[in-house]
Amino acid sequence: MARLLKCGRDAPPSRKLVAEDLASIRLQLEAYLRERGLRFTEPRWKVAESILKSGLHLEPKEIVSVVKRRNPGVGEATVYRAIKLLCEAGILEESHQSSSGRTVYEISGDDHHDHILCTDCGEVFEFHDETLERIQEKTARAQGFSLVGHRHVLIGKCSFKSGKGMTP
Amino acid sequence: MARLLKCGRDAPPSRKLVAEDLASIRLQLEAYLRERGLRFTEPRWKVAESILKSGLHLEPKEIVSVVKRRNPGVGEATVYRAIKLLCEAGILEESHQSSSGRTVYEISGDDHHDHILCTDCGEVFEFHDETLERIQEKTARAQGFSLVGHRHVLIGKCSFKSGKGMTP
DNA sequence: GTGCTTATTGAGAACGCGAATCAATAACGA
DNA sequence: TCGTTATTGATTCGCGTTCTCAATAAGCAC
Repeated sequence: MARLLKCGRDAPPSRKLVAEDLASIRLQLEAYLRERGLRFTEPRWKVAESILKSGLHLEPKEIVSVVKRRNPGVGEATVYRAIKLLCEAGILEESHQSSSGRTVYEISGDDHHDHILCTDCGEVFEFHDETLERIQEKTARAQGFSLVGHRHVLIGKCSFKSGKGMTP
Repeated sequence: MARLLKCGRDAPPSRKLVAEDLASIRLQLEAYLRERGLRFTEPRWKVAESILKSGLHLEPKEIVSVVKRRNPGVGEATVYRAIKLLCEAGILEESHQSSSGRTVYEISGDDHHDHILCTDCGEVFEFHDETLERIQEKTARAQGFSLVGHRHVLIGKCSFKSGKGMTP
């Protein structure tokens, strides 16, 4: 029923990528750009690559620093523009709002999932529960709403606290 | 089971207040301030009063304008400071994040509820579903989390669109 | 009530984040 | 290779919120 995608003491990637994923995402981006008369540029791909290789849930500022670490020449504005573009291209998506209210991004996948934030280790985990989804739908309908989406974040303490009483 | 607190074509108050509520909340605020060595001041009470009387779900900027309409002398910084204080005192609470990412505040009550945002009329409605709550708890526990809270916002279209095909 | 201490105030400056501006640069089709 | 024009990076801008600070006023002792 409920399914937790990643959990553990080390940072859980939002999506684990291998070389061929990178290649196919590059093709996806090229195709998206071409059909809109936009250009495939090095800075754009640097941004995409940095995010894809990190595989983490990231806030805009974190993406900027991840990109700049390996590509000092890339401007901040370019990173922001690329994030927007990658979302439109379906490569990136808005995951949830961090506790400080900023949008967290993650690599798009086929699966729908919601998130649990751990207040102790600060990490983001993913879960999916079909029953929960159905009840949301039912609740909305019962109130005369047609549901178009939801934002659902659970906040708790995971049992994988860094080092504390956990067998590896 | 599911229970929708307010819905309709006119703005739903997050909590309907009568004069004696105001008086008891004033006592609550005075008590909170006194036990911390803080001072009960006119500007602070003006802010509280304005929010309490409006009874709405409000963003910070909206609170500022609500307060300033009747109390032009009160400074913006004071309003922001008072919002924080009223939250700490348990008089106000963070309701949810608006679509633009800003925190929406509402008057604290005894009931726990989540929110549905209507993408058509822009209004915020409240609902409570015990089953939903239980499943959240169960899901978290099943994953080794102890749940400390959640942010749950449904997004949909209500059937009370301003004027369109609705009998009053 | 008077006076004293000190929390609080309002105006404005400062801040952080993200988006807009713009001249220089580089993609990409002809 | 050239020319057009989308893109870039540095900078400025805008908004919302917080900080600074001298002036004010709350609350206590008398």
